[in-house]
Amino acid sequence: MTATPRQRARAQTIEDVKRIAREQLAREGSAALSLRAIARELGIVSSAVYRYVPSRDELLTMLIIDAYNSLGDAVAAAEAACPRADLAGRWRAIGVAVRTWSVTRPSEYALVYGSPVPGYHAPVERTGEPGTRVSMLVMALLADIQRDRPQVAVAGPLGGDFAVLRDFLGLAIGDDLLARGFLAFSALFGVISFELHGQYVGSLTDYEAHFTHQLDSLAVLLGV
Amino acid sequence: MTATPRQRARAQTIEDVKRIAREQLAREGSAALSLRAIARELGIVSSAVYRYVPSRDELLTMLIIDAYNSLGDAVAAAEAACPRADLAGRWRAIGVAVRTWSVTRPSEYALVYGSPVPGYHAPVERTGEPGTRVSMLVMALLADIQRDRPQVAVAGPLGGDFAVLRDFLGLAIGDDLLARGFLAFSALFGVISFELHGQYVGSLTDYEAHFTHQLDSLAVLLGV
DNA sequence: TGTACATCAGTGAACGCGCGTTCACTGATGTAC
DNA sequence: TGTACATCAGTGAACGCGCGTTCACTGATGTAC
Repeated sequence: MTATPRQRARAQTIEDVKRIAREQLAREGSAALSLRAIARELGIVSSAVYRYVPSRDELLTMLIIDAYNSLGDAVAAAEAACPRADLAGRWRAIGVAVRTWSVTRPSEYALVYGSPVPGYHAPVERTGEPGTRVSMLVMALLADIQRDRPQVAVAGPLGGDFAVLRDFLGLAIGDDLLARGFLAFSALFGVISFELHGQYVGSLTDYEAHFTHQLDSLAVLLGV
Repeated sequence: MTATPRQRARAQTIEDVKRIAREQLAREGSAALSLRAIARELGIVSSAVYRYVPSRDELLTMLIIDAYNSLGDAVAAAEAACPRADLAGRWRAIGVAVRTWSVTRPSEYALVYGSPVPGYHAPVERTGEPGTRVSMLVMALLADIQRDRPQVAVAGPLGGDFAVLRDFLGLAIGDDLLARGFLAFSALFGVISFELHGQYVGSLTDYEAHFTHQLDSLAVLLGV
């Protein structure tokens, strides 16, 4: 556990590389992420970056995993602070935490929920699990909402998808509530994406008030 | 109206430039849009592209306006085919048309509803109007839904935003219905974005069935 | 109908820039005896 | 405690690539008299 000075310096530099990369992302977008620019800002020669990061693609993967985990940590902490029985409070805590994180770090939001980075394919075996942390919290909430309520089935291929998913998750959530959960989850990110991409410019001014209102509408949709 | 051969050839080449640009967008994403690559594919020298397009940014602006208009045309046609009195049908027609257009042309969807293109700022005075065509159709629908129903106010800053918007549009839509409309509209695009960005991979297989189901849920939210 | 001129498409070279990645190397820091 | 060796950070040059944009130009197509 106790690292040598060299190991500590090395870990610090890797953090610096990622921090500068994040700043670059914020300024220019993910397509413009450049190892040479990072080296320049770090004050080292461009080839030296390869001591710390194997390649540009690998750096992107690291940043994506970090972003998912950062969001996951923030949301999990907010949700965990609510009494388990306060279902509406838990939904609101999740929503507010997602939005707060997103407007604070819009470039990282774009990295994971925006258009894919051209020429880059995320390795699902490494980004998959961190990428589902928020939805897992929602799923657990749905299971708590479902408890003591009758499950309502949905016919057709959607019901089939939901049956498989229910098996996989091992959570008792009826089709109808699952569908409502998917809609609430998608709408949550839809509202945030529109806010971040300027789609509300000219019609709304108080984005937070709007978001809170819609979050409550979605709570009604979920029956809490 | 009758163009000279030269004018026709010129118009044709401009269309070719935009077509190749769209193909490039589909392959590589907007950040990789390259005038040199377009020239290569057209079989002309790189500087000759400047006969047809003043700059890379200008080409992007043209593509964005085209995309908004293409989507607007598709949605307007689908909506116009419904009887005016069939409010639910009009909502479904709008939703289905948006999704069909989006999954058919995902790169153009990304161009207008995805993360902003790095280093490019769309000139709002030219992209603004085409960019609101779909939401204008929804607003007109909301006004028809509102007719003969009591308007419900929303307190706070959101109500203030809505009052201004109502004045601007000149449409009688109550706060509550406006809020529901914003949520339905945002959710519509949220679901499509999640589908296009692979956020449903591993949980859903039949995206169309899912979309249709959620579109109906949103119709209920709108009260039709 | 024929000629002189203007318009325009496309050429080819160049400017100045940036990028990811490799490779042999120097010199400092750590480790084992 | 001192020495020999291994490890590692960082250098500097190079490869091969791509980009947007400008500019003086050639030659074909159109137009006016």
